[in-house]
Amino acid sequence: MADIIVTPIPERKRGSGVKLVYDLLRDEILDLTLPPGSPIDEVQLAERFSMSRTPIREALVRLAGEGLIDTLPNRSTMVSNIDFLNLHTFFEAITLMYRMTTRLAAKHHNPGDLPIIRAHQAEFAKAVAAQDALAMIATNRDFHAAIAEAGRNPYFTALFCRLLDEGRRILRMYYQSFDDRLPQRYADEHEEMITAIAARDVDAADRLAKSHADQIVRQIQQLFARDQRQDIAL
Amino acid sequence: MADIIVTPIPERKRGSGVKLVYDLLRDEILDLTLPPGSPIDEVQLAERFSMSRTPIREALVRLAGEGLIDTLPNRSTMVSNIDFLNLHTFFEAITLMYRMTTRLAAKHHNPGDLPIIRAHQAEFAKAVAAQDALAMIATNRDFHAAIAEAGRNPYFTALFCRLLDEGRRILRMYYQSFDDRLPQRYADEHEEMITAIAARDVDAADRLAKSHADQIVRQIQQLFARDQRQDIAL
DNA sequence: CGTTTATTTCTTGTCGACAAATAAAATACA
DNA sequence: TGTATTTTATTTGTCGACAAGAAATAAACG
Repeated sequence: MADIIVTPIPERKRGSGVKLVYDLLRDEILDLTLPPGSPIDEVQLAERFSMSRTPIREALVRLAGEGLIDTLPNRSTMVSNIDFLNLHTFFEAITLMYRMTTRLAAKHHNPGDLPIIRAHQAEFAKAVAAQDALAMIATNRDFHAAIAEAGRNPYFTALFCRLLDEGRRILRMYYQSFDDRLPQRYADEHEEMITAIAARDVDAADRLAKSHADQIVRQIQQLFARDQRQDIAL
Repeated sequence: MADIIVTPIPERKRGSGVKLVYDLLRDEILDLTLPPGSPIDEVQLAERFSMSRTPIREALVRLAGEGLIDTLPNRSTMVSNIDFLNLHTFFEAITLMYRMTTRLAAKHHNPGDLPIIRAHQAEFAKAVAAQDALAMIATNRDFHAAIAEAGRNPYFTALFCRLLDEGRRILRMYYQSFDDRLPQRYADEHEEMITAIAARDVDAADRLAKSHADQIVRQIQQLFARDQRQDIAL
């Protein structure tokens, strides 16, 4: 008599399904695995994760709350678009948050914060050395998020992380189109920022954060300027 | 034969239930009708709105996403507490947002924006004249939200509105404990801000926003200093 | 052949019910 | 009487099913 084959790992803890779906979809959206405009189908996801639509739905509500997906009433829901026309507002906001969080980190960091920040910077340097674009983007985010945490202002940290995540989508396009030697420069700037924070030099931290932000903004703007030229019909 | 009595208004449009519950709970939380720590019971709400637990749940997930309620896994969910120990981070953030949004409004406002802002200011003045504390809080929020809208940076607007809403809870306590003549001063400062915005005077807008914010922060701090004295055991 | 109307299809929104997890109550035990 | 253990109760998390809405398709009509 043949043994009955059971599904390998159908076991899941009670409240874990939502977080699982949320985290995975979030990553896929930010990595552009699910590019803007991708349709999100509830039943399809329910089959994929072999669970009911209810927890899927809860994860989608959360993602919608963060603006990562758009829901048309009674109709489809899809990955939200990047508003290229208003990118300047994004740059404006993220530059300010770079400055504020770095300033506050210089002011309020505790002894335990610096090792964490340095660890993230080491990860970033490793990703740069390996020329791993996806890892660079992720570790860069974590590095700055750690600085924001050390600044001890949850409101700024929340906005900054949101902006960094939205930036992940934009940076993903950036690194998709060309790889140059700038990442090394970013790594060096990170080191300077750490030094300024460790020295509790608020003004230096602010200056470095601003130039770091300007640097990134300029790079992205150049990318889009180039793309726009390509878009012109001949 | 007696007519069968039907429930008066059981009709509700398909996707409207969630928004209904969300808006109402949100208002009750921000007005302190539901003070921090109040238990939120799903079945109770389901009965109150005569609908299933599913839409209630969705509304709660959204509120949790904004940090207005805290959810203990598998156990109760309740209105989130106000973190009085870290109020300074709140003041820091809202002061910066007052400044940024007012600056940006001075820079980017369109002809259509000023009438809207003035309308909200008129509502605020009316509430002040009527000594209606709740209306003052609500119209003050709307006034500053309108300025933020005119600044045309959705990231700042979103954070600012969130801070203003969180502030609604704090201000509610403020006006509960004592009414003085300061609201008139706030109304005057509002007028000055409108003038600066209309004149596109960024520096003046910034200065006024900063002093306005400082004014409010100082008032709240005085309230809490007073409360703290009362809290000391005799 | 083009336009309007009916039908089908597909997705979402809502429901009632059940199972799991935890707290509270009751019981057993020293 | 105090503590540990079992039982009950309450609340949440998940499920499958059904109905409403809107787009896509088919049909009717000029």
